[in-house]
Amino acid sequence: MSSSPRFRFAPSPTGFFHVGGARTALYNWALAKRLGGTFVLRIEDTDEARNQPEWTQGIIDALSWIGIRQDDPTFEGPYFQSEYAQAHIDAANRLFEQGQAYYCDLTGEQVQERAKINGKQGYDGYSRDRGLEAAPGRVLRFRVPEGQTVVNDLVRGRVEFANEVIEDFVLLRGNGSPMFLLANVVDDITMRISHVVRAEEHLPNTPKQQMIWDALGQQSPVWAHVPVLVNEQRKKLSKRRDKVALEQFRDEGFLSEAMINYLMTLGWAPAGDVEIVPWSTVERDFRLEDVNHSPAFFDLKKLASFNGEYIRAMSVNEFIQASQPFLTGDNVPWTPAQFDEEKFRAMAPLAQTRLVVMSELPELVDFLFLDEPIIDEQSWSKTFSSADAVEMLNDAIAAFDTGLTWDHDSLKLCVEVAGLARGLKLGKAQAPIRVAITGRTIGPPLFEALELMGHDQVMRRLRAAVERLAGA
RNA sequence: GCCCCCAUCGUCUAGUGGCCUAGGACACCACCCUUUCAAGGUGGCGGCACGGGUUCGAAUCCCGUUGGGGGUGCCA
Repeated sequence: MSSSPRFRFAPSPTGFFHVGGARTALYNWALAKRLGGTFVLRIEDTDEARNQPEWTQGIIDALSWIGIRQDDPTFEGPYFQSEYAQAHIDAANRLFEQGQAYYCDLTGEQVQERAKINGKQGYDGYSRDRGLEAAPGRVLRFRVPEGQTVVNDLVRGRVEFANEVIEDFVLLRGNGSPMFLLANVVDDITMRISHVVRAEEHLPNTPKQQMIWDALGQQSPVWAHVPVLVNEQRKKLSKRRDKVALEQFRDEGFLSEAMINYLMTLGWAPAGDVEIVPWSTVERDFRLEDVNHSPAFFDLKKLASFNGEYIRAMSVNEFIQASQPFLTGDNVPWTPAQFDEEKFRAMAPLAQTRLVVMSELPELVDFLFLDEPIIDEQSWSKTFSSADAVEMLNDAIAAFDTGLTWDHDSLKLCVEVAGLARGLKLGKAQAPIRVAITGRTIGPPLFEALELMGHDQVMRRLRAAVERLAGA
């Protein structure tokens, strides 16, 4: 009886992995790990019209990205709901034979009409005692008993539902296929699930499912309904309006550790005053009893902040490693031949503190690899609107060509002196050089970049800028 | 409409009757540092929805109000 707990995550494959689903999965995973239990993945693929086989791989990949790995002994599955259809139907037949379910030949429209006449919402139990047998077009409905159903929920406590407000819900469709409510319970029984941890939107389903567990002679599992994630309008996160695809966050350069950590702090907080904590802490301390009861806003800004923290927390080598996927491909303005690994490694620590997401990396370092910098017109016109700025370029060309030691300190001193001669502080004096070299007003530290690029390339760019100015 | 859930700074939260003059984080603002931008440092802004109880004492317990959310399918 007191065997190890079995949790489950039961997504339906609908195209991409929702961040809300990710959090639910993480909650289940943390618990399964800490309690020495099992995390069962069940793909609820019964809505055939909407399902695609490749989505399943997407779910497995997404789970793996957030640390829920198939090769971990805690992981079990995936199971496919569609393969258990017979068990669902057997269970339905059993309920029918036990008198706990009955067939009804009313169409959806007819049900609505009757509801209108009755002045009451929902199905009115019309066929309860008509003794109908199974036939095409007839749905099987659960016979909701009198009384009340009490759901004991680990996060919400005791929740009571009066059975009279629960209609005799459908178990089997007119075509004989099982509905979610039934299939879900039967699978949980089959897979010996002991803990159902899912989003709050399922709470109203729970009394119905608990009645099915009871009717099937099973002891219902431990329920836990965690609050939903909402957008700034405080509505449930929706695929249509909101950015919710885990894959998209991954591709934009959010670190999985940051995402995992952030997701865990939505509705729960680690002990003490720090919220950036390693997974080991989460696994050790996470408890459903401590989960908040209110919906949580999925705040992109805070996620970004977590991501920045995680990026900066990496060693330089780890950062270089993590950079690799963002240094090649279509999103990068340079060709593979132009890329210079050595220069990148030298620039990496300077780039590291300047990133919120990894995908911002190319624009920070592209000038190092391209023949010509990508000129941002606004930066250019703003910077070179003053005569001083133009002259600074000539000053720099002259000064850099005097055979000075080509390191960042000397270069800095050199520009400082030239600026002083024009009454410009270093901040002002370096601006035109920066734009001429990098094409932008903002970027990594300039003199370090100049040192890296070397005398010849720097001179070329400065002269090109002067020419461009003359032409304009 | 009906059912259910919820209610601490703008946001995420700590807080389980006295430690609360309510703590932290994000965001925002100011200052410092500074080679632009970041990062970092220091400081600031800002909250217990409201009304009744219970209690010597309430953010914490009870009731109501208001406000949010979820559900109400032959979707999952």
